[in-house]
Amino acid sequence: MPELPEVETTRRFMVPHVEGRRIVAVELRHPRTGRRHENPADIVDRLQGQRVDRLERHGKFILGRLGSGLTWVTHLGMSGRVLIASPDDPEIAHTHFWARTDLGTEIRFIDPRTFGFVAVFTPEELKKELKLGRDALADLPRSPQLAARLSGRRAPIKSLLLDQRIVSGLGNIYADEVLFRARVRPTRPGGELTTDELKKLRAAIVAVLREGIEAGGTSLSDLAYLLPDGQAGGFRERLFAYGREHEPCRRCGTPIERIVIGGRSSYYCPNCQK
DNA sequence: AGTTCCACCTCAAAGC
DNA sequence: TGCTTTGA
DNA sequence: GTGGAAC
Repeated sequence: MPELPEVETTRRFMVPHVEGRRIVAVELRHPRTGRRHENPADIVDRLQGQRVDRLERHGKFILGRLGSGLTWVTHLGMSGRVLIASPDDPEIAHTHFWARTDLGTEIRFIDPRTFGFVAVFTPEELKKELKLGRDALADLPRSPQLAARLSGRRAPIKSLLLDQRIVSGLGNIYADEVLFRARVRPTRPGGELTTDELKKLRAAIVAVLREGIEAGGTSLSDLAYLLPDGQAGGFRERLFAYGREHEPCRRCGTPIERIVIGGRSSYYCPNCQK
């Protein structure tokens, strides 16, 4: 489940193959991947022959700024990956889109679950189609501004962290990680966080995203604690601290609880995480 | 408007 | 082993 | 991970 760190890692991986290159051939292989367009064929027409000036990221979106002023948008959804390949490399399953550059290499979009998409939008379409808040890494609001955005909200803080219109980039895993780091219960009404908690929360967002990127992103599931320790990746503090539902917390012994917010489940220690 | 719930897909691991 | 269920 | 329906 790619979140901001995975998306940023993917963007950096793509840069040398994309920035300053001209797109010489494009193919959309799966109509669902182009579903954000009324006419998915527009993607091919609008990308063909264009130069990609810069490859940027906003939240979980990868944005290729084109010479024409349009923007080539990639969203990885739940299972999207980007592969760089030669035209004669065998195609792996679920390759739903590719673009070849003047370097002769192909940028291939693989997405088994098809929750991701590719688009090429005008500035107007971009504004209308992508509901985006401030980027959680590059443009994270100071805690007073966060307080203002959260004030009066009764929804659990975790839901609000997942709302890309408030701050964009966090998903289920990183939201849990951030709340653990800040020692804030996921279920707390967003508007009731204290000034101190808000500060800790903000600091935790900065720290956890940095560490995630440093680790090269991670595709671990929220159930990674079920794996042998070595496989889970060091920066994910929470997964080592806690355990499975009903089992004693590894650090304090309190039975672990399972909570479901917005259809996403997670496990936490009601004692360690106030 | 804010909040909650569910559909959208395919695959792999776990359960029986 | 193979089918069903669960969760990402 | 997201968008839309329903309350």
